[in-house]
Amino acid sequence: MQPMIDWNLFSNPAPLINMASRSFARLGERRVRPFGFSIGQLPVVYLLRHGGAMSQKELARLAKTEQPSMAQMLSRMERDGLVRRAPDPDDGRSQLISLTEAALEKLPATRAALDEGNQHALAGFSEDEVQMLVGLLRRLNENLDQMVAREGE
Amino acid sequence: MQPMIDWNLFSNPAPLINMASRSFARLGERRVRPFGFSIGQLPVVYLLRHGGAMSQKELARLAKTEQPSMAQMLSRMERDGLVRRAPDPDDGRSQLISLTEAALEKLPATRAALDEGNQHALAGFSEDEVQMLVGLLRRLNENLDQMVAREGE
DNA sequence: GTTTATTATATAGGCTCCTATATAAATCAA
DNA sequence: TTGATTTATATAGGAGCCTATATAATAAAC
Repeated sequence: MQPMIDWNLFSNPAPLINMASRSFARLGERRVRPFGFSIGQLPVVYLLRHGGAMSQKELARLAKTEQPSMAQMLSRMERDGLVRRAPDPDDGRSQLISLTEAALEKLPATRAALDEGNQHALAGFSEDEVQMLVGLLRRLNENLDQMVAREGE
Repeated sequence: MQPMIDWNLFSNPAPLINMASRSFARLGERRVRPFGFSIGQLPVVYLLRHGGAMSQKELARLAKTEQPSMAQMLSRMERDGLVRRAPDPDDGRSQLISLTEAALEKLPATRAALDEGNQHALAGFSEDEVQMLVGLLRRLNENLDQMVAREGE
């Protein structure tokens, strides 16, 4: 029987990260909506930003989401005119996804708006502190990715 | 016109935090499900862990979610026998929410399972690094909370 | 005391994400 | 070449979050 050490949401990385994630999403959503994007679409936008094309499978892998999540996301983006699907000439199961011209045009302004908001979130942080935070988060994600992969066995 | 500095998902706190949050949720879900909880319910469980009662409004405020999100969460928890609603004698609009005995009983084992998982996520981190991460995340959340509050004007 | 404003919940609708499973095309084996 | 397996995408169903809005009870104003 362990001693009853009382538990504090604000001393553990997991709940702090969850809160930060939701706040970033709410704020990012407002920044990005005027340009016709939504915040969850940005990983896809990021991956296709140079005008290239990828399969859904590859997008899901690189954005680290499950395939059905990516499929739904792409459906919404296609519906909203942000993304185009073309049949893959080499594989009848697969389609190649790319951004539309409309999406590519709005991209720089969208990114600028989002970056501005993200800068505000780091108000009071020195450059070293930002680098420290990024480094720690990267290591944390490496651990988490391994754990997720391991549990998929 | 800005120079086209290319953009890297892994050098910015926002996407790193989003990824970590999703990984924590996936892993936590598996840890906690055998006990009949789901990961999003933990802030409620945490707030009511001593057997006390709170209104929905107060739970939402303390868990930093919107009221409708909390309402839905409590409906699911009531459906699953984790939570009980009693009418507030002083206010006919309000109900007092508390954990059921079943939920209170499963709480220590649930917390132990979750803590174990969260420890693994910090493999390779020194105590100082954990404290550094927590401190930086706390400051980040303070900034974000202010920004969210300010935009609600 | 009746009308008006505020407050606590509830409901509607949508996005992002998940797990589990179905379908269809491609590949591998016999 | 046919049959079994793998692979790419789609669909179903649900959790958790959000915004916007409706309902009902309380409080405030007149």
